[in-house]
Amino acid sequence: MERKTIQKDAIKEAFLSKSRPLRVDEVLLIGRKKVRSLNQATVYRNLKSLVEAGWLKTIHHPELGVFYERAEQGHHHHFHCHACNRLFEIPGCALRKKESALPGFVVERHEVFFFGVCSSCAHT
Amino acid sequence: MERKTIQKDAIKEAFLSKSRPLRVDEVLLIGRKKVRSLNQATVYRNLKSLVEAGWLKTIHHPELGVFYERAEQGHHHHFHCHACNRLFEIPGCALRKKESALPGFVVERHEVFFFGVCSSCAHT
DNA sequence: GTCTATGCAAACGTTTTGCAGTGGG
DNA sequence: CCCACTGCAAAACGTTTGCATAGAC
Repeated sequence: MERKTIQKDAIKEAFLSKSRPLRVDEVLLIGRKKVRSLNQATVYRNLKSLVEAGWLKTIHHPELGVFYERAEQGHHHHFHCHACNRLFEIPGCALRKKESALPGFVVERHEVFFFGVCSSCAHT
Repeated sequence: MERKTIQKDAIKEAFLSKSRPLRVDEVLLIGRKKVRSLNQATVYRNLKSLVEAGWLKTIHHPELGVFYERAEQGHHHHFHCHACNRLFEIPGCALRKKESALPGFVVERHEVFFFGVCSSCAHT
């Protein structure tokens, strides 16, 4: 059913070449270097199917919108520096499980986003 | 400078009457019960100014978009039940400060979102 | 009377969709 | 040869903006 296309390859490669979360428009731009005709509708459709296939994860940035990153990297959180506007990955999980839910509630997933100033911006 | 209008009052009242986070379209709908002519552009403009005034806080729901809630209620997180699709407030903060940042990073703010099943949905 | 806030409609950016045609299996 | 996937253009969606005017002060 699933067909291998040069478009899908180009999109995957975009994530393998950059090791940071990418926006849709970045994927489109990077992908076009490989496949000139690459269309944004194709990017959207492939990102969706790659998420469903478990190859990508969606990051919902509260201010900058949707990013995608390789699922492989395991659970972690994100930090947005409002000085340099870059997105950082915070390894591990700083959540206390016990205090994460009301009694009887089942927590299946969570997303954490930090905002502030990164080390290089803070030192100047 | 700031003028008191029946539209702004109606919008504030919407939040005082419901004690849960509201979407823009909900605010519009509730507000129209008081001011029939209430326009969505007016809602957007007032929500923005109420956030700037510190009366409202913005909640970025990763899947359902933007919600607003009264700022008064203090720091807490949110839980979305995918069974009944309701939004719950989780009092307190389950984050371990020390593990929240990389060395040298200054965390000013964070947002946490939990997904799962609420107690009433889990028991049926 | 002044000038801010409103209502309306158009514009905007992002994402989705219908459809005809390409190309992977 | 078939049908999933693509490209294109239009549509859909949530939000913002320009402008004339109502209404707060």
